[in-house]
Amino acid sequence: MSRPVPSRRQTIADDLRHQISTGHFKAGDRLPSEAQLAAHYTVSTPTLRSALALLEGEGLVEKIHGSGNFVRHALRKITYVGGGDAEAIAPRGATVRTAQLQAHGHLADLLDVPPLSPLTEIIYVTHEAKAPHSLARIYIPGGLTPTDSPVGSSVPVTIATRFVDLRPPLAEIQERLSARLPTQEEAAILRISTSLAVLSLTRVATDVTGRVVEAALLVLPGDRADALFTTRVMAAERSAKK
Amino acid sequence: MSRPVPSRRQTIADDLRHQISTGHFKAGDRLPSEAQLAAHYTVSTPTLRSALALLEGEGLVEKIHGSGNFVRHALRKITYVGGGDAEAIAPRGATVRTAQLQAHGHLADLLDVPPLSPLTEIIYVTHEAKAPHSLARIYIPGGLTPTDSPVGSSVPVTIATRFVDLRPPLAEIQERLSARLPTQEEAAILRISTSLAVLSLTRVATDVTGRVVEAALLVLPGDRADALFTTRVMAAERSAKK
DNA sequence: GAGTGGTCTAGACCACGAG
DNA sequence: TCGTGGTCTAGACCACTCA
Repeated sequence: MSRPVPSRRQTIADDLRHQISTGHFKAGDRLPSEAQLAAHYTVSTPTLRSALALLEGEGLVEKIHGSGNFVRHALRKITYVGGGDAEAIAPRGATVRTAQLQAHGHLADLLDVPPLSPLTEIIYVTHEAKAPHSLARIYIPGGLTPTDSPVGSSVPVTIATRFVDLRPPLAEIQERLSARLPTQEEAAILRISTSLAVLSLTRVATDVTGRVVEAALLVLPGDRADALFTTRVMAAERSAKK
Repeated sequence: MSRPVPSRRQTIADDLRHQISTGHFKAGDRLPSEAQLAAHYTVSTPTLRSALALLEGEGLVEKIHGSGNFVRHALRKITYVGGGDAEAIAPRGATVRTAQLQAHGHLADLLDVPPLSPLTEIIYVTHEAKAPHSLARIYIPGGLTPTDSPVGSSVPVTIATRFVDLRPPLAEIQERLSARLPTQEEAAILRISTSLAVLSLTRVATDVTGRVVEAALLVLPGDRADALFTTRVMAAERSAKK
């Protein structure tokens, strides 16, 4: 029940947060240099930097080495809609990279294929207003990729629409979510701090024959994305439960 | 494309991580004091502490002020199953606290009731092997709480079972997930670092009349919990989509 | 090259926990 | 009380960006 002692770090972070929220510092603005801020608050640079680290972890500030600390643009929340209706995550702009590779341990498990099986990797980085918004790595077992697939297309389809006319019909989509900090690589791609939590989503789609049609690894910045799942409870289901 | 320069912090964190994973330091063990570790790696204490902070953020180490740094117990992954089948989160041990309060801004919105409406708050903290595992805050609109409800019961029911025999049948469950860092309060309750990401889940259950029956705010430590959603695609649904 | 952030040092002093 | 972690200082030196 201890009242947390307000540390200088917290006090400074609170003040800066307030100045950002009141528009004293606007989105895109560069903050004063760390040395100036440290002088202003009469603290040492490490202390001031630790205050900035808090704001970074909240997604309010982006540090750019050699340039300064910038107020991040207001975050329009993106909602990932689960259950196959992934239209909501449709990219306004996206960079794509595709590659052919062989399944290794973890991927082979996910796709339920033997190790070293060929598969296609598609990497999407969706953008919104110049800022990266989500990172998706999609894996499709070799032999399943139709030649008229969006691979290489300049206007990638939304993630789920590919399934609409799937030959063996799609039967099940499993989505597993967890929260974690990004890897250094993910943080770099999404241009977020390594201390900003991300929503990690692993989606596995299976057709009626039980074969895995696609595995997707999505990484969404926690400050500007969430995931929504809606379950309609049928009367039949309800009584069926013991 | 810069190869990240291995900092001392990273190097030390990697080494300690390795020593933990190889069992050199076992679960529950106390690590040498920070001063000793700093001497061993010939770095200053702040540097060593920043290395420990990385391990904290991964859930490998728990700091206890005045006592030392301890290796956290191996994490059995808990899977929260979405869609109303929340049995998987059934507590082995749970502390419960209930209160009557009035809906304020955010809660009133969630529950779709007027501000200041009475409601019941139930707080669960599930445990597993002495370690807190999840934090759930459940809100039920006043007038809906049956007197034979589990409030005050010493063996709380699992979160979803209450709905099985609901008078106006349950119609829909909406679950919204996001990733973030815990508040100081949440970190204290769950005994995790404030730099360990948590999965934040907001669940709203609605009955067939459109009335909100329950709103639940769950907080799950990212290192030992994930959420799973399974969607079965019906043939009818598939063709219905344009 | 000037200015910025990134990392690290070698301490000091305070707060907490257990005996 | 003593050993532990928590916070902070006042620098140093390096790496990056941009004019």
